[in-house]
Amino acid sequence: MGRIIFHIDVNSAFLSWSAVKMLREGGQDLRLVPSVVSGDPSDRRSIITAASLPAKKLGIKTAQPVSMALRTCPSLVIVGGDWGWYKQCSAGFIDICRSYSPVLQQFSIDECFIDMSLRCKREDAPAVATCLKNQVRDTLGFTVNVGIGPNKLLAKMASDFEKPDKVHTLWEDEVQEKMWPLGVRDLLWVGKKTEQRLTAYGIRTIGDLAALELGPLTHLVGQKFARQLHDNANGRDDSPVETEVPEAKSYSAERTFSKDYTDPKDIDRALFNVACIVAHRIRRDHFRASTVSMFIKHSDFTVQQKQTSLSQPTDITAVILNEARRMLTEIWDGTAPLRQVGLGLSKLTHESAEQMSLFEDPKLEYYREWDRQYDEKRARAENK
DNA sequence: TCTGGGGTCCTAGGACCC
DNA sequence: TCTGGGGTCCTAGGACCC
Repeated sequence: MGRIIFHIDVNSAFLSWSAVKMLREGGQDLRLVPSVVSGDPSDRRSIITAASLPAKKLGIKTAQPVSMALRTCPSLVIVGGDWGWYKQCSAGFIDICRSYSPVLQQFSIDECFIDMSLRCKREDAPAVATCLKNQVRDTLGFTVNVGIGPNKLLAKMASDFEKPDKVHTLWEDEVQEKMWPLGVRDLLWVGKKTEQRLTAYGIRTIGDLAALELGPLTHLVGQKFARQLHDNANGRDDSPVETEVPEAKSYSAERTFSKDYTDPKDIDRALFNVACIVAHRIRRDHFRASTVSMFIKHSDFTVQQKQTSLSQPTDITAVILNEARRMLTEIWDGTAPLRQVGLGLSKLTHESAEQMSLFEDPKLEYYREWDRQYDEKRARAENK
């Protein structure tokens, strides 16, 4: 029995959601003018998170620097992101999707898969999908694309066809006509590097990839990835719609400076800030980490990383910061200009699974108290 | 034009154990 | 004295996603 999978994708999610909010507050509809959402509109180094269709028509793309987009369109409307609102919009969207099928996998804040195999017949699927898409639009005020296919891969590829506010199918017998002519970059998991490798070998379309023998492909991208690409290019994917929300495996925070820093005092201040942020987050989620990773990005975008394993899992800012500072001296000469610093925590355990140490460093209690006060302050600020 | 922030997974080499 | 093969863990780096 073939499956019926829907992939539902919010069109220009952050931009649409900001537009809905602005409309409600009596403002203009951002979707009708060249407009973008960016992290921090005042920061020259921020990039575009989402763009309206009129902006896209001018050649403005997601992930482009704001400064570049402004040169393309000086009258571009730029708004900052609003995470709290986006989460509300996302929850409303997911709720509607779930009402069509409880077998739902949230893929990101603005995308999900639902397994409709037990809910409709193949020939009814487009009508059901149209109903879902209209319900989201009419109750929440933003549009989605729905892709329908026999598996997650094809459903996702289908939702990426013509936008916005559209339903598309991509069944096995449509793969040759609808997917094979597409450039290889359009295939899920084929990024810039893989595209370069494939085109250097003369593989330009997904059809080229599908026709390729596994042997030469293994040579290009490695065995595991070759198997997956080959299957996907042929429309094969048997991964299930996972309803369980996987537990986090790592937390990280990073900070890009408004201009490259060389002063160790500036770097250390930034490191302190990211340590506070990331440690706060694992405490909030009741984890402790056994591995601390430190990364720096140089002016030329090269990245250096160093990680260390702790003898005891921790959630204490001071302990994490201390490790980070030590690792920084090992990878940074103290003079090279840096673009970014970041900190990661992994090898997580639940704080309840913690082994109590009888002979704990008395300083740790002081550090914990400091963290408690920090967490309280943050909670107060967030509830305002 | 000059490139954010937050994640996941894979690979490859070295250490260490049996 | 010199040698195998496999398994696991750790670290650094790189690719991809949204």
